[in-house]
Amino acid sequence: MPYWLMKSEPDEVSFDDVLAAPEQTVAWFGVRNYQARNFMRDQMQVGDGILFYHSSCAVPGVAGIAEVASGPYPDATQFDSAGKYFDPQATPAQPRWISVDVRAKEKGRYLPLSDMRAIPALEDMVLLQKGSRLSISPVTSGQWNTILAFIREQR
DNA sequence: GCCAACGTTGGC
DNA sequence: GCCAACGTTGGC
Repeated sequence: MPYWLMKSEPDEVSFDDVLAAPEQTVAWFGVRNYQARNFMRDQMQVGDGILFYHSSCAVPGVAGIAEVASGPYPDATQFDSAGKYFDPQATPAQPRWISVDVRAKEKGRYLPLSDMRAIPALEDMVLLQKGSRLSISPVTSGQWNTILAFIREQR
């Protein structure tokens, strides 16, 4: 499954933040859902494509293209007792949550969620299903190619 | 801020 | 193992 959509709240980590980071790479921290964690742990491969999605903001949508830049490793925030992602049941010997590194690749035209809903080729996207809240979801190659074409469209 | 939908927890 | 209650997500 080589393509993924990953949600980030831009107030926390925006696509521009990733572009501005060293090596245009950040750790994807804070996933606290087992299904999303399992995608990172069991299925992601270095080099997989990522649609970097902005959620919980004025205009949610795909903000850019990124790629998986590392294998899975323990999410450091689960051990930080002062942080909001602290998990008292996680220990370094038995971590519960994991991160992968994500590298920004390409920023094109912003593709709002409302536009995505109007594109027939995207109607089966996990993101667009009623009640879907998964922060990491698989994307088919057809969906990926459709979205890439929109992102690269000239205004 | 509202609220629908979903995931998790915990009593039984 | 069931399921009600609660907490969270996330668009609007």
